[in-house]
Amino acid sequence: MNRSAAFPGPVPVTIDAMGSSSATSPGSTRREATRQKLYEAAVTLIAEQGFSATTVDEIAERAGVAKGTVYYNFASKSVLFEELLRHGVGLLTASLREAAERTAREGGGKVDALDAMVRAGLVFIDRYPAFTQLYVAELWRTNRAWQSTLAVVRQEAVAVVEGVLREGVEGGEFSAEIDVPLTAAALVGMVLVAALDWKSFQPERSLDDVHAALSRLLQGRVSGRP
Amino acid sequence: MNRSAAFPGPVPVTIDAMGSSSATSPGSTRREATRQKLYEAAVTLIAEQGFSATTVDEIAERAGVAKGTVYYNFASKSVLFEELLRHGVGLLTASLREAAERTAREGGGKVDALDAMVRAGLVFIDRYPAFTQLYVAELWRTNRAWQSTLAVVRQEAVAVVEGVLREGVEGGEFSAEIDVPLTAAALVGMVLVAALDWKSFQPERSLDDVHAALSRLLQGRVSGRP
DNA sequence: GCTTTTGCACTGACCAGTCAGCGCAAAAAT
DNA sequence: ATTTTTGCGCTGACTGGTCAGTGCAAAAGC
Repeated sequence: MNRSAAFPGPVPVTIDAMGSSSATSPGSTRREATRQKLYEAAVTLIAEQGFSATTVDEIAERAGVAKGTVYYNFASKSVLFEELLRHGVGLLTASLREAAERTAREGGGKVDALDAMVRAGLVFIDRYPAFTQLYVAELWRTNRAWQSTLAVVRQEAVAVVEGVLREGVEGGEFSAEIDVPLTAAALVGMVLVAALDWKSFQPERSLDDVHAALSRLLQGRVSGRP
Repeated sequence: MNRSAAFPGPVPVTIDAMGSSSATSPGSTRREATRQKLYEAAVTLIAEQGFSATTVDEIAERAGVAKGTVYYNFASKSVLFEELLRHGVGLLTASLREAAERTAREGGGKVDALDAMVRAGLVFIDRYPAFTQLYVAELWRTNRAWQSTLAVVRQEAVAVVEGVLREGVEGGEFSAEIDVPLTAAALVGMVLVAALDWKSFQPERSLDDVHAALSRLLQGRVSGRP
């Protein structure tokens, strides 16, 4: 339950509730609440220190539960982490997909959809900076147990962007020459890293500033065009 | 002068051309060679596993020296890591700066300079994937001893891009409305992440493919323009 | 009366950092 | 020319501490 940490560096990244899927709880509510507390505790600690540098005792303490409870709810430290990853990326992809569908419903084009997805990404990162940081730090690691979990989960997120790009090409809205997989990866990367940088090194800027900068870049209005 | 190969896998990545203390005392060649071996061993292991999950014994073993030698050459595990970071980012900024200067010398505009820097970034990542991976994984970490080292070092790299953008705006080549710091951060991020993704998930693509995709994105030729 | 949580002692593996000393080549002494 | 000394680079067994995971009896929800 404790939040905020006195960080030596210029980066005060704080935690937030990892948006519980809320309403629908399959198991007991109590158990689900405990797991939720453990997710929240783990996500900040691991984002700050890394997986191996974070101890189970720390996680339990920050979550305000006994160590035994961690092992009652999760088979191991790394299982807890893997479920955390799945949970978090699930929220992100849902958010991206929702943004794309919303613009479609409102009659916007694919450019608008892309723009909406950029904003959705930024909002997500604004809300869960610790999770995003942790995701980026672990994504390209080889040799780790959860590496395959991450690859799958990344593909889901990138696929949403690829879908919009592909439809845009088919509809003639985007140049037929764009390389869909590479462009999608670049876009996701651009948003991810720009947002982390924003949070870490330019926290005084507003979400709208960042969105505007990315939008401009995306629409080629950098090289002095109207 | 050897270069690296496949990314996902135990592949030795060489950081050559030290030139770190070259200006000062000659120093024993032997010692310098040992430090070099330790850098090389550490960079891959830490990229694969993370800092805390990598043991000093592993580093020593891969470098082919005794554990004591690590401590003879570096005050601690984290000092070894910090020096590794400084060295690596030094290479990157030098490479970016060189690219910008080269295009200027050849009479290219700022757009060309940006393009050349994107390519220089890709070439760097192609050559030192492990280092790049490690850099990204640690950059936004708070609470770590080397966090301030990294912030400084990041600023050096981003500043090179900012410089080109600023000159471009002043010269009227870029829209006066672009947000220089944010755009620079986004550009660096785009290149970094796109390249890591390329190496990890689409290794069959060529450097030219990736460069073309990023170039197109950068020049707004995504939304179906000539 | 189940499920869930607690508190706490315990274990065994693992690991950063230390230290006394080895090999060896170049200088110094004889 | 030979022995002796010096110091650098390196070694690897060892230490003190840490931490994931266990076991279990008692309490607290539901």
